[in-house]
Amino acid sequence: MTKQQVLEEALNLFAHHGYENTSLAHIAKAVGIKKPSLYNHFSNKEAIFFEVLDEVVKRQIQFFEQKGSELNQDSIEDQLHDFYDIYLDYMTTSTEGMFFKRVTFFPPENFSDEIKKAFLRVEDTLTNSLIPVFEKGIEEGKLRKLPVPMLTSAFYTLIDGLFLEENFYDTDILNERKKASWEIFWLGIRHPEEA
Amino acid sequence: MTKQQVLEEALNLFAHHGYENTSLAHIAKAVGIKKPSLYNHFSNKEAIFFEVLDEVVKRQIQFFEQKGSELNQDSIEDQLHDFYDIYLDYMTTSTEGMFFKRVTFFPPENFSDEIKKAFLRVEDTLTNSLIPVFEKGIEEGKLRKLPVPMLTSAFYTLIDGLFLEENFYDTDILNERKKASWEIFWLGIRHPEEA
DNA sequence: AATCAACTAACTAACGTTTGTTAGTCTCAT
DNA sequence: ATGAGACTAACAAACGTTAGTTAGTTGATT
Repeated sequence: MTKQQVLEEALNLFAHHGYENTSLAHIAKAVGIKKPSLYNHFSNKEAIFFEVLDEVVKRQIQFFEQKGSELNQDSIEDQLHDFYDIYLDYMTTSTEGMFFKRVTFFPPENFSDEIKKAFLRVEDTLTNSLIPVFEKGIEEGKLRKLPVPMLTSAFYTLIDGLFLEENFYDTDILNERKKASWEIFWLGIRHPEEA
Repeated sequence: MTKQQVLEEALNLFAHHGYENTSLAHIAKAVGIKKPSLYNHFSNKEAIFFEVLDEVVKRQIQFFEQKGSELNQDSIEDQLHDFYDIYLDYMTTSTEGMFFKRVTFFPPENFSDEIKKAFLRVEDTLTNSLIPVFEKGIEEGKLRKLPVPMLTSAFYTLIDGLFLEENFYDTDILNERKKASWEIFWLGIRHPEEA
C-alpha cells in the first residue's frame, strides 16, 4: 500500500519538478513517512524512477489503445480531429503526460536510453491506432493519396509542436494555435476534389 | 576577459545539462579557475544565468534579423522553406539554440517569468520577418487567402514540433519528419489553382 | 493457548559528498 | 600603493545512502 503511494507521489513530483529536482525528502514528505523508510520499498532513487516510468508507459498505452478503439464511425476529419484533441488534452493536462514530457525532453543524464525505449513504445501504440484511419481515408477518397508514413509523421509533428507550446502560451493563444495548425493540416491532407 | 569566458562556458554547460545540473564547480573548471573566483565577476549563480540569457537573446535576435533580411527574391515556397531550414538548423545545432530549448521547456523554477519574456521577445523578431513573406505570397496569389496570424501560428507549431522531435530521433527519421511536415504544410497553404 | 522466530515497515542518527557562498590572503599590474 | 583578480580555507545546507533499532504482525512449534 505504502509502495503504491510512493509511486503516485513520486510520479507527481517528477512530473512537476523533474527527476533531479525531486529529492527523496520531498517524496517521503508527500507520502507522510521519513526519508529512510523509502528504502524499505525501493533499493534506491533510480529504482523509484524506473517503476514510475514503467507505470506511466502502461497507463499511456492503455489509454491510447482504448481511445483508439473508441473512435466511432464519424467522418475521417472528425476521427482525426478527435484524436488530435484527446491526445493533446491527455498530454497537457494529465500528470502522466507531464511526466512524459519532462523525462523525454530532458532525460535524467544516464538513463536516457531506457527513456527513449519507453517513448518509442508508446508512440508505436499510437501509430497503430492512427494508420487504419489514414488508410481508410485514402481508400474512400477523402484524403490525398499521400504515403501513410508521411501522414503520421506530419500528424505527430503537429501534436509535438502544440505539446511544446503548451509551455509558454496561455489557453487563448494555445487554442488559436491548435485551430490554425489543424485547419492548415486538414487543407494539406484532404482530397482537393472533396470540398 | 575572464568574465566573457565564464559566460561562454556557462552557456555551454547550461545548454547541455540545464541550469540545476550545472554547478559553479563545473563552470569554474571549464574556465580554468577556482570556484570562488567566479564571485569576483558575478554576485551569484543566478546573475550568471541572467547574463547568459541576455546574451543569447541578443544573439538570436541578431541572427534572425540578419537571416530575414537576407531572404532573396526566390519563389515564396523557397523563401519559406529556407526560413524553415535555417531556423531549425540554428535551433538544433547551435549552443544558443540548445540553451534556449532547455530553459524555455523547463525553466529553472523561480525565474520562469523572465524566461518567458525572453522567449516572446525572440519570437517577435521572427514574426516580423515572417509576416511580409506571407503577405506577399497572398497578394501574388501564390498562397490561399488565409489570415496571416493563422499562417504564422501554424508555421511556428511546425517548427516547434520538429524542434522537440530533434530530442528523440536520429537524423534520418528527423529529416523524414521535416520533409513530411513541410510537404503537407505547403499543400495546406499554397493556392490550389497554382500547381 | 502460549511462546518464539521471522518478517515488514516504520524510525533516529549519522555517513560522506556536493551544493552555493563568504572571508581573508596573496600577487601582479597600473 | 591601490585595486583587480586570482587563490585557500571554511561555511551551512541539502543530497542520497547506510546502519542499527523498534514496534506490530504472521506462522509454526510446543
